[in-house]
Amino acid sequence: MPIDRRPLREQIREELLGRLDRGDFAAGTDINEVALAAELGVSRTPLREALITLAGEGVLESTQGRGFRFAPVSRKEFTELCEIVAGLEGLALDASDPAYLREIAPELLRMARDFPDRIAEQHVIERHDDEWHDLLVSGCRNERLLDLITSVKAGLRRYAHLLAGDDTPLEREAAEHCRVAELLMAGDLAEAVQALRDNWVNGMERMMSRIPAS
Amino acid sequence: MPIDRRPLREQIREELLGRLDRGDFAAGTDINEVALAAELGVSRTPLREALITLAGEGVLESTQGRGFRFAPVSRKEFTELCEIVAGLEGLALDASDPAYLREIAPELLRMARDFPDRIAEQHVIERHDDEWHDLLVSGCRNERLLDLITSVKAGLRRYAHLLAGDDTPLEREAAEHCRVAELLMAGDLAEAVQALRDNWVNGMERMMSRIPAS
DNA sequence: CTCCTGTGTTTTGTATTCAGAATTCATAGT
DNA sequence: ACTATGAATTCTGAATACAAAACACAGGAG
Repeated sequence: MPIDRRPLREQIREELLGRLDRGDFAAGTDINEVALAAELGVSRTPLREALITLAGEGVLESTQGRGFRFAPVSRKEFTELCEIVAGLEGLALDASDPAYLREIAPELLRMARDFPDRIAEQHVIERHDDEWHDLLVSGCRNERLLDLITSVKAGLRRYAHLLAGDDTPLEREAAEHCRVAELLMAGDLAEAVQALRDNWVNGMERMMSRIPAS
Repeated sequence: MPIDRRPLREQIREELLGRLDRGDFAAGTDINEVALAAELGVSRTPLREALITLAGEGVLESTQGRGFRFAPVSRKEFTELCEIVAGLEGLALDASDPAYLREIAPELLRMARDFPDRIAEQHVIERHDDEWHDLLVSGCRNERLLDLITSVKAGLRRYAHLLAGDDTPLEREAAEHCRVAELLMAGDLAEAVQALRDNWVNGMERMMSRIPAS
């Protein structure tokens, strides 16, 4: 197999995003570059490069002379991000081949029905949810749009761990996914896009109470 | 006045984007970091930081060991970017206060009618067009969305100079802007969004012939 | 006691250096 | 003549070094 030869900055970026998923970092706290670099076993240079990319994705903020910090979470920002992703995924569906959508619809339906039990680990549920959405937009021929969706979703990762230990109404989420899949199977793209948007809005509202008021 | 104290990487980024507007760089060519750093009078470190952000915005590409190069232009990518911006600006309008939109509509109309003469310099026209779109979405309360639009539009700058010395049918562009403004004044948001999207699609097609076939 | 100021420390922003990968060019072998 | 091999060169990726800005704290003036 070809060995992993990605630039260090990318590996660092992923490591940081992973830690963010696990809630290792408190939002709003400053980053000490030397300390973090030492902890990761790299020098400041590729670390800073990773931090700059993450800042570009909105995961971090930076101020002149004061370095980087994890962007504080807020209901406003969460709402904004969800609106954006909902819109982008809608666009992605619009830019997809209808025939392909009908083709994958059964699989989407199956996945939605097999939604992991509420007993499952939080990250299992998230993984499953991600896979569903990834499959949903996989037919989009606008590659830049797909990249953009990935990038914006990175900004949402900061909110993922806030769900930990929750028994959110998963049935509802599953039901909404089913509805999207069924509409796609029926070939009603416009309605499917609408249902998808509803799914995001509902998920957003379910989450909202867990975000500390800014 | 408070003097400009932005990080060097941002200034470099803007300088590079400016040069891109002027068509100083041939698309697809590799960047020599030492040469470019020397030319800009900075060291490689902040230059690389700027290059990394630009790569994140899709303006540049990078490959391990081979550094950065200006992403080649292609009709496919141009189409994709236009679709995305059109969608995003539509979202921005949806997320705007209808009252505010009605309020700025007259100004939008005035600007559209005062569209610079075809004699005007290319960059004057572009500036004017940018201002019109900026005002259009200025009422959007989703700040992240506005940032995202700016970022995606940066990727479109690589295509701007291809228009140079063209007498594209500006009247048509102006007429489309007028139509959007009029619909906003009438309070018909849905139709305005549609007209805006048409504007992007038309502008895209006008441009298409000037992009070399990949 | 409070606020200002100045000094020392920490941390970032930028420059420079070092190591290794990619490219080029020349040469030897088929 | 063409290909393959290898050394020399160029350039990137990463580490280190340096300069300056921000921060913290102590001491003194009001």
